[in-house]
Amino acid sequence: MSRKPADPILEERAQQLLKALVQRYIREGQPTGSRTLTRESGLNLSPATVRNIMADLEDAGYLRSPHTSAGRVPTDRGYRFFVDSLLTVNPLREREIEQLRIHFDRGRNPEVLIDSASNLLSWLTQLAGVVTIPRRHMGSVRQLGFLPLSERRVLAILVVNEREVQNRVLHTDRDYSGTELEHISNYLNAEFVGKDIEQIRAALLDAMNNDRKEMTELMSVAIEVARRLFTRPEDEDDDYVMAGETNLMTFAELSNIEKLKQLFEAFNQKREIIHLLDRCLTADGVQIFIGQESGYEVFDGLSLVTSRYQTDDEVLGVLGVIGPTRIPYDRIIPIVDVTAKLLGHALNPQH
Amino acid sequence: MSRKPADPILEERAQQLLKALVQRYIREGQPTGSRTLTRESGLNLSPATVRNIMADLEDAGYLRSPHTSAGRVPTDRGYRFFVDSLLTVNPLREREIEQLRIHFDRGRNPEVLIDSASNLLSWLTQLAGVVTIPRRHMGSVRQLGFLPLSERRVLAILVVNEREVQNRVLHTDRDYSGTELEHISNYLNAEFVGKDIEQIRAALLDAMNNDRKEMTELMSVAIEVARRLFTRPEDEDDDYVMAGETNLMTFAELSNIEKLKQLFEAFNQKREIIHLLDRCLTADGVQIFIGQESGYEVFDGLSLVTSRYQTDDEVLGVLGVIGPTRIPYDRIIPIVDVTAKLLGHALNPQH
DNA sequence: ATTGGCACTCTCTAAGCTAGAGTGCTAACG
DNA sequence: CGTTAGCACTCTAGCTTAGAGAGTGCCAAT
Repeated sequence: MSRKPADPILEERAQQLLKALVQRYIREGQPTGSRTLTRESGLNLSPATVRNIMADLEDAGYLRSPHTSAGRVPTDRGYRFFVDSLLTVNPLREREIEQLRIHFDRGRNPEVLIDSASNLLSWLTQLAGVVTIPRRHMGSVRQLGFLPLSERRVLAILVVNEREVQNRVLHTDRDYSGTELEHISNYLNAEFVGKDIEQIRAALLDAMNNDRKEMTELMSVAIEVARRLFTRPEDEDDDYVMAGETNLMTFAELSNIEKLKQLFEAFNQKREIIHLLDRCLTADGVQIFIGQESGYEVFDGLSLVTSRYQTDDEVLGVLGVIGPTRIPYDRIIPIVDVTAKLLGHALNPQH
Repeated sequence: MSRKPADPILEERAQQLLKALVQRYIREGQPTGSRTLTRESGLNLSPATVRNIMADLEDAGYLRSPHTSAGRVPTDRGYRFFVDSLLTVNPLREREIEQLRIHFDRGRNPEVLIDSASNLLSWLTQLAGVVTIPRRHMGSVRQLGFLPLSERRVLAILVVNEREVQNRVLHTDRDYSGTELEHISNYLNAEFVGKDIEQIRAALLDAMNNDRKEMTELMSVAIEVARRLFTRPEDEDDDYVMAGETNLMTFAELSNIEKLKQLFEAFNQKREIIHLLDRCLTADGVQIFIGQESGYEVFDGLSLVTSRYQTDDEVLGVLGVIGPTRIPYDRIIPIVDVTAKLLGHALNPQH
């Protein structure tokens, strides 16, 4: 077996050492030297040999030394390899899952459930928990209603899935009387109640492209109103709920106040975080961003462990946990996984 | 003029020195010694004399020395005296107020205005801005509506003051059909639209105490529903909007991470902050809490400058600024004052 | 009452030193 | 030829020392 220093495929021994080092660093938070690692790894090697291998791992970018005589710590790449190839997660026991399930009473409305999930994540992990607020594409419309507010402003009320109520103020091009609105609402209710939002969008598109000859005045007005109601306004950005941000303050990695400030400003700004979370929507299962992998500078030294949550029919959003790169992934991953499943299940529309 | 060391009434000279010291400390953030103060105060005294007076001020609790040879800094009490008796505020010029007014377009809805106010406060002062969300006692009801959601759950919609829409899910003791709800809503609309919430509450109380003989079944059901709609649910706590918390991170006073964490947790918890802000509802004009005066430990080293904001008819809430005790009160006070007035004005119901 | 003088106290900074930890290299070993 | 012991070297963290600077409190003189 010839050794190839720059080869991405690591020797068995090197992997074992990397694993031991990452595990120890996650536990202790301090650089590890060759002597300690020899003891820790279980391998029957001398410190000198371990030193050679560690030097190789450093060359390959998996480790680095804070300074000459401080032992070594994992790089982002080191964590990545650890997470991808060396990590064994213990799934939660049924009993523990049962404990969590208590917090997701299907009767509650979505906002409360999402809050719960976020708090739960932060509480279980002692890190920052984050849950995106779902923007539904599906969901069955139960009722539509309109109330005139003042000249040219109409309040539209949309009830989806029994528990979700959406208000939107529509600015109209002309006044609509109460009876007129009632007609419109009757028409739209007759047409759309019981259908999915997605279906409705399609139907609307269809109606608008169709020959308008066969429409009554009422219909075409109603369809125009509905179109505006079902178009997500551009300024309404996605949003998320976060809990336990302050947990991050205790980590030595963030003792730098300036860095901490930037992070919290990013949390408030929401833009970058949303964008990052959105990227997790595409893939199933637990996803992990380590350090600068995400491309955002504020995430230097931080990891994000996420999972989508979804009903039987539809992907709703993303939830996860933000903490320093030095977190016990084996414990965090199943927590995020299970929380996502429980939340998704609790948000399933009821029969 | 005999000197009485423990007398709360300070000599003219002592006051002048205290003023100079506080001003300098607010500007520089560093303890001031007798020599510097002699120069700064404009008084024609020797450092030795100033030292004597400073010792008196320390005995009286207005100043303290961080350590033997570090000069002196104001205590909370020192700030208090400064703010109450020594401070001269320069009201904003009309031009500056005009600049601020731009941010309070009366057309916008309350949430947006409150957000603006909070951001504006934080931006102008480079501190944390906070605005409580008004819970109206008054406000004219424009429309009531009901939608059945599922068995025993009814969505009530209440439109107040053109722009404010409140949803509430009422859990009822039995099912109500759509027509039944329509009747109830018709009755309540006829009865209440155009009236103040306060008036309605009174009317409801009256109706319930009255002899029920003369009521139809419909009326008494409607009144019961209305009662529940107009009773603020207990779990719905007061709330506030905060902006620029992260500004506080830059202050040396909060370089202690543990303290910072506690503060941010208090912000998230909201309970203590709300309670403190509520206390400001009682008095008119700008109010100031300095350091531990508020009674909350997290406010050690911090000041709160607040003012109520109100429409012509009604006190709506409180807004203000949180920062270290060492803030330029002369600048902050008029900013808070004017912002409160502008916000109150913008929230006035439109004829 | 005010002031100059003075001894004293305390902090802050820099410099120097040591112990400890860990490395990389080399030469010897099996 | 991979592995290992030995060793010189490097770097940090913590401790001590020393001096400068700032400011005080007190006392005696004005």
